[in-house]
Amino acid sequence: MRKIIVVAGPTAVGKTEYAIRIAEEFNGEIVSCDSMQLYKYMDIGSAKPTPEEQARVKHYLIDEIDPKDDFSVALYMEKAKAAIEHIFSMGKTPIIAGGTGLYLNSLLYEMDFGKSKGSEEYRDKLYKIAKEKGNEALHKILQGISPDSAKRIHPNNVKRVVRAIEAIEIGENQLQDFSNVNVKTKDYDTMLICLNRNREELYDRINRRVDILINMGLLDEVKGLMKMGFTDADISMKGIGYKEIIGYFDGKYSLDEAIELVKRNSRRYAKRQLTWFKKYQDMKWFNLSESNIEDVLLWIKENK
RNA sequence: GGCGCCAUAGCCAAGCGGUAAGGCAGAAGUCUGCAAAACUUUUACGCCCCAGUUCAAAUCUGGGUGGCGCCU
Repeated sequence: MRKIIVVAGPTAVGKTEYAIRIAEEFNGEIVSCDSMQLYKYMDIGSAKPTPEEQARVKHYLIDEIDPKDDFSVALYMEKAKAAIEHIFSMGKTPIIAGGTGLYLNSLLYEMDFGKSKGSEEYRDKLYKIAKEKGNEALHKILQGISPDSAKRIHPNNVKRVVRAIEAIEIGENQLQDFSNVNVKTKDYDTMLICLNRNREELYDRINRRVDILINMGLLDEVKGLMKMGFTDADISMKGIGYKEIIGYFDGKYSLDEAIELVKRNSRRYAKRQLTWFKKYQDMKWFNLSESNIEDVLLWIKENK
């Protein structure tokens, strides 16, 4: 069988509570699929499950890495799969909960990340080309070595263009094979659930939650992280709620502006998440504006 | 009461006689090693209302309405 239950959904929709209820009901343990809750010390801004919530059901892949560490999908896949195996070994059901689409993909599809990690120097060199000669110039290089990738990646998406060139040049000289894009993994039998709400209600919840996070002490948390030596150059600090508050402390904007930005960026993020989740064909959607936990539990029971 | 200024999309705003820039918010989307990232697309049969001048008006003229400022 090896059934795993995935609980996806945009930020602030209510995933944490639903995942816990599902885990409690079906003898499960939760594997977080969230690129920010992975980091230690970033508790408030990433809206981690509280200690009380984590006491109800065991959570994996939370507080896993240091905000200074480099991380990637490939690493996530490794850790998550190990956690899933561990849960299976105890005869329990893994519940994958979170909103990071790419990470989720790494568990649902056969993804071969190859071996190329890339080198800083080479990467910098490529970025320099883009900066000095323009995005188009860099894109032309990619066109030269892989017309196919070049067609798929927009010239302005420098980050991607760089990654594509680097993957080919530094890698096994082997272009990543995209033919397996939609090959679903045979490792598990997955049940996909996406929670959503009416747009207005979702945005309202997001706005309100940001205010709550501020009241919970987000400012102090960010101040503490800055004291620990983390800066906006660290990827972890590019998370929503962190980069804006750092900007406030650096005098880039007023507190009100920073809070507004956190809200706006969270709203946009939620929209991108929904766009991503819409791709999954076999996803079961629940509009929490119209249904509740009982509906979800019942549906799982009937389709298990 | 008098004088002056202003009125363009949800918001900010350019245009000053030739057929509505741009930004923000919003919407849609892309995605195989930084993904809470990066990137793409999109938003006014109409410029407060009425009349006039003109081949042509958001742009000029007159009148209204609304707002702002100053003066008595």
